[in-house]
Amino acid sequence: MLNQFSQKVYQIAKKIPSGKVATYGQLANLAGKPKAARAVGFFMKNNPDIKNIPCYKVVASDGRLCGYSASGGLKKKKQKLVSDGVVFKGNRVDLSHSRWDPAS
DNA sequence: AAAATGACGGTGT
DNA sequence: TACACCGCCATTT
Repeated sequence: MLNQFSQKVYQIAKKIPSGKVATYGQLANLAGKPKAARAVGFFMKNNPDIKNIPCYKVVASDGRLCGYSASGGLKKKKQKLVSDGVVFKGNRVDLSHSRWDPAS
């Protein structure tokens, strides 16, 4: 199942700092495959290490929350993000303020 | 081996 | 901003 690309994505996901979020495409890009956003979503859903991989910090490119396998669904996911200090704009994340910048 | 699926992204309307 | 389409990728059926 695992190994290769997925491991890289997971490792990067673990680095997402508190109060910030990353997009699926961003993770895919950092992992070396800018167009594998979809696959990244699959990996998050699969989430092999829910304890160390903050999959709830991963949102769609427009800041919209697309899914959450854990209990509570998107509602819970949003709440978790808010608790982490992520700025919300209605039902979406304010990426201009809460988007993770790997360079910083 | 081929087709289908999904927690996506970009573009066009 | 919203909706419809198409392209992409890894995994599953």
